[in-house]
Amino acid sequence: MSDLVRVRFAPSPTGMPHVGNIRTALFNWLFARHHGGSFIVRIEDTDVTRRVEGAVEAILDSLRWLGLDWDEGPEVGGDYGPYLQSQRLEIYRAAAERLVKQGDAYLCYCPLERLEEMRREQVKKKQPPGYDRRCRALTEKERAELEAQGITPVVRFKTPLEGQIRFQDLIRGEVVFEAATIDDFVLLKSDGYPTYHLANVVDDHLMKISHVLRADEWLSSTPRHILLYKALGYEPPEFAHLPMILGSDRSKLSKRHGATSVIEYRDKGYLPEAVVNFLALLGWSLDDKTEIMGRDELVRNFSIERISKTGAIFSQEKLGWMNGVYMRRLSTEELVEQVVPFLDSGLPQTVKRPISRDYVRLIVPLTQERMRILSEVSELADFFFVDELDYRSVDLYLGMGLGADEQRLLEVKPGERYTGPLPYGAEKAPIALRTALEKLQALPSFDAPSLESVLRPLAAELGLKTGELFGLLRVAVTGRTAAPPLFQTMAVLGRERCLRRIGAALARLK
RNA sequence: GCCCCCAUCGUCUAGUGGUCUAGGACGUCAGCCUUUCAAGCUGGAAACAGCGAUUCGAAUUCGCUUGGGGGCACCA
Repeated sequence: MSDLVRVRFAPSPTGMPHVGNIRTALFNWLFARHHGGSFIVRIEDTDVTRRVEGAVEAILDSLRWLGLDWDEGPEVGGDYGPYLQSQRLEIYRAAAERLVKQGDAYLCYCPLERLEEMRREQVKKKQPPGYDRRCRALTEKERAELEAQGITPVVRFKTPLEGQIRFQDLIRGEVVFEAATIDDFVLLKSDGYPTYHLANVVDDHLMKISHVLRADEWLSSTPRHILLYKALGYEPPEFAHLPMILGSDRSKLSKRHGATSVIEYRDKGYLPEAVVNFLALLGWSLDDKTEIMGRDELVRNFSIERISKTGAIFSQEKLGWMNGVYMRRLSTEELVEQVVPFLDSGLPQTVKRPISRDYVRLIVPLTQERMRILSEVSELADFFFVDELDYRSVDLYLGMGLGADEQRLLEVKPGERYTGPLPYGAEKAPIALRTALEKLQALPSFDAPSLESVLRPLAAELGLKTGELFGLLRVAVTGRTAAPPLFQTMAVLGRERCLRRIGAALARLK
């Protein structure tokens, strides 16, 4: 079947690309690539009112970012174009006309107000909402009268009044619908644009789409499509309805659940490989243990048979973990490349630009295993760049192991001086800093092993635990109680800056 | 209200009648490592929605119930 596989991703440009849509794109792409088939992108821009400026670009950017290349579609063209539905209106008009001529569709003159009113009534009476088919059997005379009123009609499909519509879904098996539960849906709107149903069926046929992999929310409109294929004399493609991606409350993933656009994930510093891997595992799995898989591995192993039926909650937590895994796998050079733009945008304005790549190259190994996403780098490493450290003086004692209870008692604001009771051994802090200062001044070479060789013995000399001394110095030198390993950090900062900072810490304690 | 879909740890999932006292991963808890934080390692808690039926035997098959989701536009 390999050369027959033609699948498509058909987004509508009504906003930023949703992760659910992109997951659909990914599955289609994986399926196409696995079978050596074609992956086609078609823009379904048939709703003029919902059109959003820049949405098409954002969608294509997302695909490119994730490495989902398309064989036919915008920018690359293809034999079945154009790939923007707004440029194919004549095709849909002709199809609708043909259906009317055949007696499978009819013109409907009902005004919007009537339809709305009718729907309200139906809902009130707990009836299933749907068009009441008033215009289905209009006489020539009635039609002429309505036409004379200058009403632009829509074209509606003449849904069979009885019988069943059944089809085989590749994921769900046989699905059956009663024709009677489907109303006469609109094919062509009064503005001349087709509805999704018409355009989708016509294009999937014309573009020789072999498999339609789309989200579960389309399952209930599939019988309409089957009906249309039949009426138009087309062979329907295979259908596979993908489980949906849900928010934490199990409803359709939306804005209120957090970031829903792939662009946001890119901008927050997720790696495309991680996002692809994570998305692939939302509704698909290889086996009982394999989780980390690159694009090639996914392509090699992907199959519809292993797609699950259940909706999957989008877990921010797990994505974060996975991103960390991919982040730790990068080489220093690769990570430097990725991280520089985030430092550039995330570091305070006072830090002079451009950011030195050579300097970043020294820092990256110290932060690599502490990052989950790229944008965290600025917060994690700002003390490597900033001149003045901003921290609470009490943190110096916290570094020495001041207990949590005592901490709560103190509650010292930034800049304020701590005057409360000192933890055991804390009176040694100024002495420790002063001694360290002297030793470091005299140190011949300011590298990590040398630093360790003088500071570790110093703790014993002062009667402090190593953790207490190192913690104190850590806060003095980085301004925080949690930071990368002390000696390496100091080596990167350099002697001059370390001495200055320890001096500043000393001043705080006086 | 009607139609359709779904149902294994909190989450993503493995499991296609016996190898399941249900496996892995995230998260969580404990311990180890350790100069802090991470990372890493080890271990723990944690699930077959319920009820019937089929069968020697059911997480796996069938039915019902319950629960959840989706759809019901001149939106896609």
